[in-house]
Formats: sequence, structure tokens, C-alpha cells
Amino acid sequence: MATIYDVARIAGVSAKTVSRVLNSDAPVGKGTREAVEAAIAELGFVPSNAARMMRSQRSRLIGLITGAISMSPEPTQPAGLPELFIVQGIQKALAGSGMTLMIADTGGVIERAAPLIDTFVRHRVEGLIYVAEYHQRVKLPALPAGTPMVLVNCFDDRSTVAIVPDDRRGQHDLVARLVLAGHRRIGYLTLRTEMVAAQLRREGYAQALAEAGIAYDPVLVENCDLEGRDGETQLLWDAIDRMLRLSNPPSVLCCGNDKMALRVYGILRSMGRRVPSEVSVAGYDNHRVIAETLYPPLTTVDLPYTAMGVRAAQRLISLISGEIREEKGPTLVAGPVYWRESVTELRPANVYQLKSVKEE
Amino acid sequence: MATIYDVARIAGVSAKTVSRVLNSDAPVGKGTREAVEAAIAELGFVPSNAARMMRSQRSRLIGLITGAISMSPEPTQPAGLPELFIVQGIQKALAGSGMTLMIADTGGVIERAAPLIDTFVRHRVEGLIYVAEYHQRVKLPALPAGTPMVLVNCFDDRSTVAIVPDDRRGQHDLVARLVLAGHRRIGYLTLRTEMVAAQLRREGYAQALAEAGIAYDPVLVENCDLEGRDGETQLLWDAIDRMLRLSNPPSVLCCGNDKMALRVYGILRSMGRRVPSEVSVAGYDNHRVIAETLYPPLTTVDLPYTAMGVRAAQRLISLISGEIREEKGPTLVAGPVYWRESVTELRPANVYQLKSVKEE
DNA sequence: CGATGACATGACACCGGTGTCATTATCGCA
DNA sequence: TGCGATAATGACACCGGTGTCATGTCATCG
Repeated sequence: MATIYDVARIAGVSAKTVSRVLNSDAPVGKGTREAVEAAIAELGFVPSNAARMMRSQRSRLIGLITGAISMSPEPTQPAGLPELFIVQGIQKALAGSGMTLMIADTGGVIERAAPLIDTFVRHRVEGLIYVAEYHQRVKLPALPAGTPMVLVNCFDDRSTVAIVPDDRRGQHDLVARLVLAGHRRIGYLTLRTEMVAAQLRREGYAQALAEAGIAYDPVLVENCDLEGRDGETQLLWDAIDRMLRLSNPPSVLCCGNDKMALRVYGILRSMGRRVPSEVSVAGYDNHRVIAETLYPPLTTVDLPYTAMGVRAAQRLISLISGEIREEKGPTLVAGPVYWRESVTELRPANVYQLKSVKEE
Repeated sequence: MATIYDVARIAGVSAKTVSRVLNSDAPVGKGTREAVEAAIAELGFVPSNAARMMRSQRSRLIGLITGAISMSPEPTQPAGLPELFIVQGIQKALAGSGMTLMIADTGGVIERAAPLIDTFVRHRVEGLIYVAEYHQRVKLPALPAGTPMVLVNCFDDRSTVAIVPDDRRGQHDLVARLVLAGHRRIGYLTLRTEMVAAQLRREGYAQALAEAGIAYDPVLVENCDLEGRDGETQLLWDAIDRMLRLSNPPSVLCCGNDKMALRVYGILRSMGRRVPSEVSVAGYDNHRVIAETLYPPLTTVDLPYTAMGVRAAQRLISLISGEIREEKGPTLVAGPVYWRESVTELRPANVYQLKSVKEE
């Protein structure tokens, strides 16, 4: 591969002048510039980042660690692929910054993060982003002092800068919207309770009910998540069957996520119940492949992954440039409710607090 | 950040000796080694890749360009996210090779590949992989001579090494299996015909019918893909409605992909047709979120993305190490049929060529 | 007991750019 | 006309590792 000296020789100038042409950081004579550019084209010269980086002590690199890409099918994989939108958001926000993003993947195994971090440090990244597959607490190895890091979709005990979804608010907004549509018996098929999101969303559910003056009824809430193990469909079936047989059955079933909602569609169909005319269904995540493709399309809450990614990249850039904006706790990002045809409006949405016939 | 000279000073040895400890490429005295290791730990020293790369002229980097990660929702996005399994396969195959994978993303816009390739060349990657979002023909800017490249899920006119799915064989195998299950009227809702995969799959469909001695009936084949534009559901509905009203209706509907199958499930349900007892449904892609979660689970053909990724990485490694295994045309990788409950066995699978009652 | 070679270590140049400083030519303006 | 400012360019060191070669120390062997 040609070097800057080859170019200099061909163009009949010094290496430093070639450098000036490359970086336009000092005036260069027109004729000289053209000669240099011709030589560069002739040789197909591309400057070496390694050499440049050594001298300038700036890598212009940002490291991104994620388990999202290769999420191996075997281990616990709660969400799926859409957390990639986080990566997309990061890229979008980084596009004009002159930074190059290096992406590495843990394959879903957090322990593999350590060697990846090491690789990044060897490359002297100026900042690091860690993206988790689903909202969780993480424990990452310490970085060399001075390298800023941003956590996305997760948080740690060391109060590292973190960007997480506002699960409480999301579920709250969805339930509040259901109430607005006239629903008062709201079934809730939850994710397994160890998940951070499950806890927060349940709080949002309860809070929305409380605000609407609806009593929290434990028979309408059930944990049906077996993380894809066999028997999940059975568990869901039984829970739904039980709820629908109640003297006071739910008019809508909120599902822990869209994937569960997809299952619920199938189960309800098999039971001979129509969606949404007999039972409404709502999800969570706005997993587009599912939510938009399902028939009827699914009402759900957006997990604002792209926005979180953008936010994370912006925070990192400001950290790198030395702004020390101190913040307490993780940054919460809320996503909107996507209202689609899987939920009936039991009464006109604008008539608030008016009881509809179908209610008890 | 500490340098090798800092370490040398603390340990009371020369820089070269520290280098020897780091690379274990020459014998070092036990005591010396320990002193160096202690100094490294004390300083938190991590060697700079840039410096190492400059001297050794080897980057140990492989560049991966994909549009799969950020596939912006707006433009034509035929598949979805699962082509990421290609990336997963590549990572798996590269894991033990000592190579570091740099991933860059075009955001689905092929034109953005050029600057990314440039960035990679600046980093002096030893090889490049380009992953397309769906099976297609591509035209990429030329690389500096000597940098090997492998195309995955796509191919070009310059006979660059390419790994593509065997769509013809996949569809053929599925249809052959349907025939084996006793189906003889096989509806086919195709992808839009400009797509490479659509053409190949239709050939596979026709070939399988021919082999079974079943006449190709054009009324059973219809293009229903509007790439997510409005009216798609309507189009599908009409096509299905028309086919099912035939005096000789299909007993199974093959869909262009799993996403279409998901729609078809909803439509059939709305029509009051049960899957699979009244109409069987099959997809293509083995898009797991859909195929495994749907109720009943979907019979489909696997797009062997992981295997393609592994294959691509292996080819690239062998190209880098200088093996010149010449091959004509793209490497085809076939995926298995996943037989699930969305298709009825009209007769025992082992009784071949025996007509079942339900057939005409 | 001296030659031989493995072991252990250091001095120094070099990879390919860029920062610093020096040098010369050109120019605007007092 | 003289002088400081600016343009245009080059010489040279330096970034942080590693390849090459030289040197010194022992242990082994004929």
C-alpha cells in the first residue's frame, strides 16, 4: 500500500505538504495541490489511520458493545432483535460527528464483554457504549480512567451514565388510554417478575388503575412468561380461559410484550373468541414485525429504542468533549402508545368518565 | 495512557523486554517477567494497536458492511432483521481466528457503502465482507487490489466470491414435502417478481410440481406483495378469497415469506377458515419470531443465514491466507424445511403416491 | 579447559503519518 | 522604501510499539 512518501515523491513535494493537502489545515498552492491530488489518485493512496492516530493521539473511534446482534437462540432471549434500533439511533446521532463506530458483539453472553472492552481499549476508543438486550442491571469490568461510557437499556451500581426506557410510564399510559376507551376490567398477562421491566410496568398498570378509581383486582393479573419453554402456550391458555370464565371477565388483555400478544391472538382464535369484538388485546414493545403485521394490527406501547440510541450517542459525545453535566440516576425515555385496531373503543374517546353499557 | 516505556522504566528493563513479555515471542527470565507483569498491572497498561499495527503491517481486522442493522423503516425493507444471523454466523466462525471484526452499517442505503469501505481501507482491514439485507444483485465500488472481499446474500457482475441462499431448492423441497403430505392443489402467494428470490422460488415450485406430475395451474399463483404499502391486506384477501372459491380450491397456501403468512393467518381467521384443518399455510424464511410464535406454529423453509455467515467467514479467511481456490459462480447454501402444525398431513407421509379421499 | 550454543537482554532503527519550527517569497501599508 | 504579516513549503523529531542485530552469561561438551 502506497505511503505518503510515495505520493510526495511522485508529486515532487515534501511529505508534510501532502499531509496538508489531505487535511487542508494550512494553505497549499493551487498547482501543488493539483499535483498532489493527481499523485494520490495515481497511486490509489489512502492514509493509514494507525499512523495518523499515533501522532495525533486521537482515534476518533467509539466502541459499541451489544448482545443484540448475535443473540444466540439458546439462552434466555427475552426480547428478540428490535433492540437493534438502539444501534440504529446511535449511528444516526453519530453520523455527522466524524467519529467511526466500532461494533462488537457479545453473543448474548455478558462475560464476553471483558475481552471486547480490552480490544476497544487497545484501539484507544474515545468512548464506549454498552447496549443490553433488555432492560436490566449489569456489572461491567472497570474501564481505564478517562474513557467515558454510556449504558443503554441497562444500568449499574456505579452510577455510570445510563439511558433506559420508562417502562412504568409506558404501561401507565397504555392502561390510562384503555380506561379512556371505556375498559374497566383490564387483564394483565405479565412477563416473569424477575425482569426489571415487569416490575416497573406492573407499577404503571396499578398506578393508572388507581388514578381512574378502579380497584386493583389480583385475579386479572397473572405471570404467564416461561421464556419460550414448552408449556408456555398451555399456561397462557389456562390463564386466559380462567379470566374469561369469570363472572366479571376482562374486556381487554394486556400482554407482557408483543410476542405474547401474538400467541394470545392464536389462542383466542382457537377458543373461538374474536379480536377485538369479543376480547381486546394490547401488547408492549411495538415490535413492528408483529404489531403491524398482525391482523388486526396490535395496540401496543413503543419501546423508544431509536430515541434511546440517539440520546446515548449525544450524551457520549458531550462526555468526550468534556462536559460534566452531572445527573442523578438513569435517564428515562418514554415511548408513545400506538393505538391500533386490536382494542375496541367501548365509548367515544372524548367522552371521559361516562360509563358505557358494556361495563358492570 | 501508559506506554511500554513507562512499564519498562517501572520494571527496570528495556522496552523490548516488555514487548517480549507481551508477545511471548522470545524467552524472558522468570523474575523479569514477574516484574514486568507487576508494572503492567500497576499502570493498567494496554498496548496500542495502532503502534503495533504500524510496525507489523498487519491489522488483524476484518471489515463487515451491512445494511441489516439499521434498516430504516421507511424504504423498501423486504425482509426484516433476521439477516443478522448472517452476522452472527460470521462472528462465530471468526471467533478463534484472532481477527477483530469491525462492523459498519449503511442504514440500508447502498450508496453509503463507499465511504464505509474507505474507512475500512484506512484501517487497513485484511478482508471485507458485504452482507445484503435480501438476496440481490449489487454493484460495489472497487477495492484496492489485494484486499479480498466476500459477498453474502448477494452477488455482482465481477464474479466476486459470493454466498447466497438456494432459493430454488428451498421452495422445491417445501413443495415436494407438501406433495408428500398429500397436497396436490398448492396455492402460491408470491413476492414481487423483481426480487431475485421470487424468481428462483417460483422455479423451485414449478419444478417440484413437475416432478410430482402435477400440472402447473396459473390460477393458483398470484403476486400479492406490495412491500408493506397500504392495500396489501386487501390484495391478499382478494387473492385468497378468489382461490378458495374455485371449484377446485388449494388445500394449502404457500406464502412468499413468513410475514405474509402471518397476515394470511389473520385473513383466514377473519374469513372463518381454520388453520390448518380447513386450509394449510406455509411460509418461507423461518423467521423465528413469527414461525415459532404463531399459533399453530408455521411450516416454513429455513433461510440458512447462520450457515451462510459461517461459510463466508471461512472463505474470507482462506482468501486472506492466500488460497486461490477458484470457483465458478456464487456458492449456494440450502436450508431445511421446518415442518410444523400449520400444514395437515392429508395422508401418512410414508405412503407415497396414494391418493387420499380429500383429493379431487 | 576452551569452543559452542541456548538463554536473556538491550540498543537502535523503523513503520507512516503529523506537530513544531524554520525558511523564503510575496504583499499590503505606513 | 522599509517592515511586519501572510502564504507556501520543507526539515526533523516524535507517537508507541516491534524487527534486527549485538552483547553478555552460563551450561554443556569434546
